[in-house]
Amino acid sequence: MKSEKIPEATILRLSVYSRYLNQLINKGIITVSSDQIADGVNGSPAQVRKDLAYFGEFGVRGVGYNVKDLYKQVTKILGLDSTWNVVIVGAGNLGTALSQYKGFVERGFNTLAMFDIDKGKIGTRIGEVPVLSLEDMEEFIRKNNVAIGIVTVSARAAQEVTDLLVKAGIKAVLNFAPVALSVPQHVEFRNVDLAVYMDLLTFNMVNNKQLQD
Amino acid sequence: MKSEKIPEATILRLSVYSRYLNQLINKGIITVSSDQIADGVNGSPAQVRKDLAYFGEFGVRGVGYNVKDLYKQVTKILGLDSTWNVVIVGAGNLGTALSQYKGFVERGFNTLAMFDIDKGKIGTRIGEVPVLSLEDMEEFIRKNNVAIGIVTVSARAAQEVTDLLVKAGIKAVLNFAPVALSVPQHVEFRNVDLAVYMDLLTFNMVNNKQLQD
DNA sequence: GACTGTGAAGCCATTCACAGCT
DNA sequence: AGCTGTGAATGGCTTCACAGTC
Repeated sequence: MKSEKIPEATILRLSVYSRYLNQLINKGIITVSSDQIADGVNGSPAQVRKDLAYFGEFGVRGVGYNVKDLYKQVTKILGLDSTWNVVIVGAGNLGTALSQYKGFVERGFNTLAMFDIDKGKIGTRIGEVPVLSLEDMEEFIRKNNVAIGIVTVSARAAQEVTDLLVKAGIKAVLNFAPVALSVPQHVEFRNVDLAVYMDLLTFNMVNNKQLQD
Repeated sequence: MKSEKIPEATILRLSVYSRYLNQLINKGIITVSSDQIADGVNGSPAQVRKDLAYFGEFGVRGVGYNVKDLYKQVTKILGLDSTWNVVIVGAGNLGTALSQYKGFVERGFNTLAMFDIDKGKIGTRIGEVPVLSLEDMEEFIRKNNVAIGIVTVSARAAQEVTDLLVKAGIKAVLNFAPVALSVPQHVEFRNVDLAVYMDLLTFNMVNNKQLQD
């Protein structure tokens, strides 16, 4: 193990590996090779080994990796050995979908509340998750030790609610609104832009590259 | 303009530029520089210029880019000068959210139908979009010239419905199920994995790098 | 003077290929 | 013999810096 700089792409792949390893655990598989992992995630064996080697020597030469051990290690690396409190800002369709998304709960993300300004929604529940007034968000975040805010409001409102999250002391923001936002550097921040992937598909269809691999 | 290989990252950024340029049009702004675009999308000016230069000389030295012209060019590059028919497989929360997502319609993506196996949902409408039986999907796709399929079913069912899409002659698939899928090479394919970004945030929070930029 | 377009340089990530361990 | 861990080589993307144009 070396203490080099770790590519962001490596972290994204570790997340995928961890999900795949979880599947293997459920199937009762004990040992796995980098070849098998690569097959399971559409990656390459060398990359799997390199990604893991940034963090330690988890495998046994000639044998492979112990599935359960590796899963534990990878989830720990990703910070998923503890749970995280989450709020969702915006109780629209996307916010609603995310509040019910199984994949989040399974990985230790607890969505404690959603916030909106629509009086018709405030006071209701979506599944288990209460919809509260945006006015109460700051206090709620402080009191409940919320680390992550997910922004699903319109592009217009996104910077404003993000500023509120930051003011409340949030540690990380995941933004689904299609705008560039600014946050102070101590706050972790990512955009997820759904339209971007659609555009990539259309570009590739139009530029119908006749490549084979 | 050169006929080099174009980085995928460039295409993803072009999508973001196009959205930003659209905002500028709405504000009535006529001319824009690479510096301004970079500011608006959290990018660098050199990168903006390089990205655009893959496709032509759209700017005027000493002046900048004409906003409307550039917008037209970029949307054309991305294949967004025509509309695209889309179906969504899986009428759960995420499928529902995507079917109502404004960002898709604005960019010329017409969601014609959703497909599910839940008898309680089949025959209903979500907004304008009818929910139909998965059994009728293949015929529907052929008859309506559907190019893009969005998969929002469970990980278990994802490969099966993707095979159906492929059999029906779909040209591109956007998969939200957290599994690696296989499709023939002539079909454009991307995964969008929501949990991955959450994991990236937690990794960065835990490994609280004290970098400044 | 301002701002684009672009070759060259620099940087980062992936792949290769093999030594090392079981 | 099988499979990991890793330095070295490769490939690709981004940034630099400046010539070219208005």
